Amino acid sequence: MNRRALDPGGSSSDSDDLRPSPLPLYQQVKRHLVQRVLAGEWKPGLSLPSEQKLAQEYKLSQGTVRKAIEEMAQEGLVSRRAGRGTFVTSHSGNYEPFRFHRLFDNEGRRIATDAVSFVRVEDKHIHARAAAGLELDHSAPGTECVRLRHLEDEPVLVEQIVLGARLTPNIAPALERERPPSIYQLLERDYNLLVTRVVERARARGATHEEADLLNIAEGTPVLEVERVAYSLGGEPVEWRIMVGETSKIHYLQTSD
Amino acid sequence: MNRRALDPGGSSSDSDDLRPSPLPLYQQVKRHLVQRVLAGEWKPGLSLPSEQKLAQEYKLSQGTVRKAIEEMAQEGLVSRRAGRGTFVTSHSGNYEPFRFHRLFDNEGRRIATDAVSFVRVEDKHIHARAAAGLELDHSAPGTECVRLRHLEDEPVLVEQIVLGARLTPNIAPALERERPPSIYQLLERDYNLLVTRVVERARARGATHEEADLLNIAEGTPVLEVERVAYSLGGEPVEWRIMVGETSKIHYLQTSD
DNA sequence: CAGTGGTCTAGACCACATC
DNA sequence: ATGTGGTCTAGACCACTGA
Repeated sequence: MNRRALDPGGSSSDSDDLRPSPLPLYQQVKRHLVQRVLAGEWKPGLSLPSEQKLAQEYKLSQGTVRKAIEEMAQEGLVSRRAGRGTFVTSHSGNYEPFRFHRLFDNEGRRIATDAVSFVRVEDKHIHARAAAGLELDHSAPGTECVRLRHLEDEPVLVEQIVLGARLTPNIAPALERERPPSIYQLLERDYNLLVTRVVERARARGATHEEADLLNIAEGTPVLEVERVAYSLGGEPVEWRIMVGETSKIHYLQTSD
Repeated sequence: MNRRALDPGGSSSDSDDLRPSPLPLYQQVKRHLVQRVLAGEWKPGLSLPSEQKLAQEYKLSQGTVRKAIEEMAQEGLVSRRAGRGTFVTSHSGNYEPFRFHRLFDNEGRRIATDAVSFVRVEDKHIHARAAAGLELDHSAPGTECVRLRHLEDEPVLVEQIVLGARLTPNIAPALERERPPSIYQLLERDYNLLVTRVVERARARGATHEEADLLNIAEGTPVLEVERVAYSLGGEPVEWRIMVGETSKIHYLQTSD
């Protein structure tokens, strides 16, 4: 194991592998490739070098590089197609743009494709709950966005989205101007942040006055509240959001594996 | 004793490949191994033959068998430990007994370990909603069980569990007698049914009179309702359940990948 | 100690996509 | 025709487990 062309050279300092079990080569390759994707060396939607090329570059066998890329593909970071190549996952492309949306109507359609209307976008201090999710100091600067999703012209879901200014500075104008149905496309295009993992917590409670007003229901009506933290490829929390809806027409769907 | 129960057609013998792309060998091996596990050839908690043995048996290379087993492990069907072997996943053993429970208290503990009290167990016709989930005819025979989970001596979750009599005949006595915290252990031990996949739908609504009574809350209080269908290794729906709880102390947690 | 899974290599042939 | 990923082989060495 002397090849060791692997060294990010940047932030990390793992040139002293004296641990009894150093990270397997394919894991080192994977970590290195992830960093290169993160750094923007290969843009979303475009292809990585072939296994052969990478194997030559790292001076490893093709099988080792293959295993690294296979894990990346399994995590949804890249997608592979025989005869074509390996492509960086893109929310902008047609590759599963709304894969994190688990709210469906009763006919099994995703609540994401229909009309979305923006209620407000404003820069403000992050409230305590979002700050906790984003692992930020209380009242750090950020942007808050409230919007509404519809189903057959009826409002069914209120979303409050909070983004920290550190990772996504000055995002409000783009949100106001473009009102994109997928925030994650924007994060990818403008900030090179690829959301690869989300954690969601669901609760039931009564609708607040504002929610009742927006959803056209009575205050106190039982609603489902889904709180989400979205993490970037690097593992940093980049977005906090809360989704609230009355569940006679929609539900939250989860399938194991 | 089976040599080449699979059918790849060899390298140069009569290659009557009708299909343009026959299933890869490792997929055939996987399917065959899954069947053998299903048939009870290796009991849950005990080990499969080693990769070497299986490779010899199937007359394939170790790498091919390895790939089959790796996929089985990824699906949670077996678990592998270096130096020990490959073991059939067991709910009875200590291998992730409550891995499908996604309800947690606010300190991150699973709502499954504390006391469970049974309200009633009875054989009866399956109600329409459960029948739909279990893919059974309306009012097919079955067993219904209502129980209560506690958190620090307070009731926090009502569960109604419905099982069809076709797959799990005469299960009521065992439920009454043992009142097991994990139904899936019982299904595995007494019916050779291994639950490997669940689909859950969450909604918010007001508590019914009975639920309010059991949970010690007011009727109409917003509660989270999680409806679950559990599928066996063979893909058949074996259990329908609904879990209802007030969510000031608990929540539903979901992590992508 | 012998046996297990985990890693790694260096080849081979294939189906497929693109030019 | 060329290059891609997908499959498959037949070895090798390692760390870990258990007797």
